[in-house]
Amino acid sequence: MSTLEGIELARQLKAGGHKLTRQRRAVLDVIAASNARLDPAEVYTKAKLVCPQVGLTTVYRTLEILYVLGAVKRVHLEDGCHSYALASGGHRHYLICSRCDSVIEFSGCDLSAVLDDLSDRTGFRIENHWLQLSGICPACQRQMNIQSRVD
Amino acid sequence: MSTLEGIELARQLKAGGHKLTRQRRAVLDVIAASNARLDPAEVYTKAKLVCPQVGLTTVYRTLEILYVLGAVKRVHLEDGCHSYALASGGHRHYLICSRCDSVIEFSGCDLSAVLDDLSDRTGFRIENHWLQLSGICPACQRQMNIQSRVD
DNA sequence: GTACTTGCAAATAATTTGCAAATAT
DNA sequence: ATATTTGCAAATTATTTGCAAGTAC
Repeated sequence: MSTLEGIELARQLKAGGHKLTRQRRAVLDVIAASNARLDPAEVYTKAKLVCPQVGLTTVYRTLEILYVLGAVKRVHLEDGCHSYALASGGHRHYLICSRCDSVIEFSGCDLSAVLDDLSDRTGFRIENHWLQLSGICPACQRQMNIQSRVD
Repeated sequence: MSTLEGIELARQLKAGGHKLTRQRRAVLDVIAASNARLDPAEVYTKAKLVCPQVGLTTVYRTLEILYVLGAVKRVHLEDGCHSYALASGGHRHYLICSRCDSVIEFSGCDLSAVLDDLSDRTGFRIENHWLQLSGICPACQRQMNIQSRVD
């Protein structure tokens, strides 16, 4: 039961010279199948359902490998800042639902005007930017409406 | 030896109903006097120079109070994501030097066009954004130039 | 067959908590 | 005077590592 994204992760893993074990496949599939950010413990719990013999250590090790390969990104939030989400290639940013933790990646932010202005004002040579947005996803907005009708 | 910023932090602390102890004053002054992001251990080390009897526990507790008051912000980076920096009021962002960790806050980012476009495309109700930039500060640029001449 | 990968248990690191003594207001 | 705050030591939590046994290629 591998999604397209799972197959792609497996490809990247092997391309990086790593072996595709049952345990790693479970971790890959969990990440690929989830549209939410997941922390190592959550990945572990979900992976265990598919592959009961997987260990937490392997989850940590596999996440690290995927991170180094650039196949997943770390998602930092004001509170928990140790969760991971699938990374598409290129320069992307995240839009995260603060209610259900689902993550949408987006690209094509145009910050060049803002960045140029800042460079001029501060003298910094700006090398990287990192934009993260949070809000309420469409599904949660619907659920909140239903909820408020019940109350 | 309190800076203006230190006095302001002390004011916020007392306004929040907290007592100003010698230990807390040391933590406040360290944060106020630093233009870099600092993690709890760094705050502890520096505070101990001023007030040797301060404990690491108190540093953690004081940072948490200041955070809840909004007097400091957490600065997250791809790696270490547990450092703190002085927060001015209002909506601000950080520009962080990747070489010396110095931090410049800025406001007046205009992302409304980007955010409106994303709202339309995704259906998310965007409630918060968080932009962090990294690069090389002017002082480090100068040092790097000097360094390259020596090499 | 061999080098990589595994899970476990133990080690390490980071953070929090209970509590009696100290202290700011 | 009194409620808050302290440092310490212990507890908790998160993450990493050493290693012998197992496995993908």
